[in-house]
Amino acid sequence: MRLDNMLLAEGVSGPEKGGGSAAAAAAAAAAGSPTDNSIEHSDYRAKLSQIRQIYHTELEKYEQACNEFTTHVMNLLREQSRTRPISPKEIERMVSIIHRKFSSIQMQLKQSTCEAVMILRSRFLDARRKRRNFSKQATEILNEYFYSHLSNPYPSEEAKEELAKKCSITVSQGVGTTITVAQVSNWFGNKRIRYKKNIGKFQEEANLYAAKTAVTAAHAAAAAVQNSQTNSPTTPNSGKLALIPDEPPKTNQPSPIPAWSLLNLCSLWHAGFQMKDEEFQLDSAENKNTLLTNMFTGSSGSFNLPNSGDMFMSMQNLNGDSYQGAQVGANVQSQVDTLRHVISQTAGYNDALGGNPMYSPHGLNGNGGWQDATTPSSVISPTEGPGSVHSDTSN
DNA sequence: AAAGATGATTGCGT
DNA sequence: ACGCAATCATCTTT
Repeated sequence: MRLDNMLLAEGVSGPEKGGGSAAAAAAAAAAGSPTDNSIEHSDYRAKLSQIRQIYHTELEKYEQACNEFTTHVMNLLREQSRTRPISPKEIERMVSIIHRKFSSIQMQLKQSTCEAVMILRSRFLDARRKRRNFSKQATEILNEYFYSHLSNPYPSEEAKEELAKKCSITVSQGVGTTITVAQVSNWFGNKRIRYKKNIGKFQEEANLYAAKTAVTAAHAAAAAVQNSQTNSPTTPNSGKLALIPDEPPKTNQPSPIPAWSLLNLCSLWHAGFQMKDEEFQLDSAENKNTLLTNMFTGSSGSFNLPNSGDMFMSMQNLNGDSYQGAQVGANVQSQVDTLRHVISQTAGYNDALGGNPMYSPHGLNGNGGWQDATTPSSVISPTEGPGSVHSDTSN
C-alpha cells in the first residue's frame, strides 16, 4: 500500500502524466516560466517518465504472464478432471495461489521502481544542493570567453547555450556533468563579481588567457596586422577604423571607466605585445605584471616596447598620468576595441569560429556595452554640444 | 583542520 | 526578468 501511494505520488503509477507532485511542479513550471526551471527539471522528468514507462510495461508483462499461466493451469486442471474429480474450490485455491505469487512479483517490481525513483530523486536533489566543480576544460572554455569578451562579459542567450553545449561536450565524463545555461549564467555572474572585486588576483589569469587567445589569433593574424601597420604607418587609424562598422562618436565619459575595462586593455596590450614580439615567453608574465602595476600606480616605469606601434602610444600616455583616468580611459577604450576589432576581423575570435553567434552584438558595441550599462545616456549631447570631444589626451 | 576556491542560492534594485 | 551583491555550502588546497 505504501508503495502504491508513493508511486502514485511520484506520478509513476498515475493514469498519465497527471496526479503526482512532480507532475504538478512540471505543470507549474510550464505554466509559469518555461525558461530555466523546466529545463533544469527536464532531465529529472525525462528519467522519471522513463522509469514510469518501464514500470508500466513490466506491469503489463506480469499481468499477461499471470493470465497466461492461469489459463495454462486451468487447462491442466481440466485435463486432470477427466481422470479425477476436481472441486471448484480446488480451482479457486489454485488460482489464488497463482495470483498471490504474481502479486508478490508485482510487489517486487513496485519496490524496485520505488527505489529507482528514490535514487533518482536523491541524486537530483543532491545535484541541486551539492556543489560539483566544473571540469578543467569547462572552466577553460568559460574563461576563454570571459577574457576575450572582457569589455562586455555578458554572453547572450545564444552564446550561453553555445557555451553550455561546448562545456558539456568537452566534459563528457561524469554522469551529472552536463552544464546548463543557468549554470553558465551563474558562472559568469560569479566571475564578473569576483573579478571586479579582486582584480589583482585575476591578473595572472587574465594575462594567461589573453596570451592564449592572442597566440591562436596571432598565428593567423600576425601577417595581416603587420601588413596593416607597415602599409600605413602614418595614418594607422584610418585603416583600422574603416574596419569598424559603426563607431559611435563617444563624448567624454563622466564616470571613471570600470576597473576591469582597464584590465581588459591590459590584456589586449599583452596580446599586442605578444603578437609583436614573438620571443616573449609566458615565463616573463611576472615582468608584465610588474609593468602593469606600475602603469596603474603611476610609477613611471620606462619600459620601451621593442617596436612600439601606433596604438600603443596611448598606453604610455596612460602610464605617464594615470590619475586622470576617465577621459583618457574612454579614449583608450575605444582604441582597445579598435584593436579588438582588428583582431576579430582579421582572424576571427578563436571561439567564434564557424560564424556561430558567440560574439554577441553587444560586444561589437564599441566602447558602449559595459560602459553604457552604467550610463545609458542615449546621446546626451545633441543640445549640450560638448565642446571637448576628446581633448583629454592633452590634459 | 583551517583557509581558500567555487558553484548555487537568496534578496534587492532597476 | 536580469544582474549584482552577499551569503551559504561544499570542494580543494595547504
